[in-house]
Amino acid sequence: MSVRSLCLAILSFGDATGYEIRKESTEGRFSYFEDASFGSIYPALARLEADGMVTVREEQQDGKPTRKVYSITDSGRSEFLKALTEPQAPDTFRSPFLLIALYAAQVGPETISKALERRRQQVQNELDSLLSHHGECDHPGSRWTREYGIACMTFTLNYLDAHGAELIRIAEEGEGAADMTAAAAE
Amino acid sequence: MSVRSLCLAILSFGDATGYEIRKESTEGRFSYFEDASFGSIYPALARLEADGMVTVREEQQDGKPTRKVYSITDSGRSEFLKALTEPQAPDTFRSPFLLIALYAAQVGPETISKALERRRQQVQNELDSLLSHHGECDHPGSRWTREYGIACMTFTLNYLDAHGAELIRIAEEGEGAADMTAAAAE
DNA sequence: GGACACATGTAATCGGTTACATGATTAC
DNA sequence: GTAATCATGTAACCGATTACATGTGTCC
Repeated sequence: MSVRSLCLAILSFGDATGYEIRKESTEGRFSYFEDASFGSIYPALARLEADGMVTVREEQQDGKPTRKVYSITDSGRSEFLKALTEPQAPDTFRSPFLLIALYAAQVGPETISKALERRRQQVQNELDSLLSHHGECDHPGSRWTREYGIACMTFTLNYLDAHGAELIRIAEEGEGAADMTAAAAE
Repeated sequence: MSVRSLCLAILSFGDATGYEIRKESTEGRFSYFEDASFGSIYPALARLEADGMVTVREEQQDGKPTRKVYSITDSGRSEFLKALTEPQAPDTFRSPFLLIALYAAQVGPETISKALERRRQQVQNELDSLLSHHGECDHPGSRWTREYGIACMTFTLNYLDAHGAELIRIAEEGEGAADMTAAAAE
């Protein structure tokens, strides 16, 4: 998904500023889909406005800087819905953790323990974040995706707890005896 | 992970050509980590050779084109191991499917059914691919990551089977009555 | 006094994809 | 005949990140 679609996706839930869109995309519910930085969001929003997909209004605040609040238009809604409907890209999972795990016998038990702990912490954080978001649950789509996320994260956490020790053992046995080329048989 | 590291990762399991590296990265065990195209792999391999991280030999074949087989060097091994050890980036999951699910009430039951089926198929394929790879299982890291993958895919498949109907119901109820702005409460 | 949250925006850079260019062999 | 697999490589392009630029208020 492009940053353009991401902006429309978030704006279709209600008005927002560029700053808020970035927050939603890196922390909120939308972190499943993309995480974008200011450098891509602001230009996307400007183009979206030029294309008539969103409108802007400026809001003065005392103390804080003026904010530009964006609203989605009907054209924006239909562009987004159309984008949703067309050929769905496959889901992807990219795991630096699994990469380290794959080389458990080479990197040693300390690196593995650290990697395992880091991954555990990360999953726990995502789970906590989902668990705390139970305000928006009058919206059925949000409820379903949230429950899906909770189920996956819980499963992962349990799996890591149940099989982490095994991975550490692999790392311990690999120490010194490490000879990868022997296992390289195609 | 960069394409450079991906090449080193694959080559540390044994010699390979650029063509084979791409296959591993889009289909094989390494699809968890990155999927790269020729346009990035060939230049990366050339740089790796210039930097002394890999060596090449040309192999003539009758009928098929000449292939350039790359081997990792000791420098390459240590660069890769160093890259593995340094600050681990968080795992990411990007789901076009969940994005569609989030807007279930807007897109209608047909789109949802299709998206659900497509996702199911995708997970099934990944599972089948993992299940068929049980040749390389004398290597403990591969075995662990493979089993992890199988567990996750199986869980996902079961979850989709158990809760898919619920999502379709949401889409059916959303038809016509769709009013997102009502649910936009921050 | 320093770090952090709020808030917007631009410019340089980079990593990667897509399309192009080439060509033999095998399977349907 | 035509699609797919094997096999390597370049050039144009693009989308996004990083760093920069600027400024206030609040909390520790």
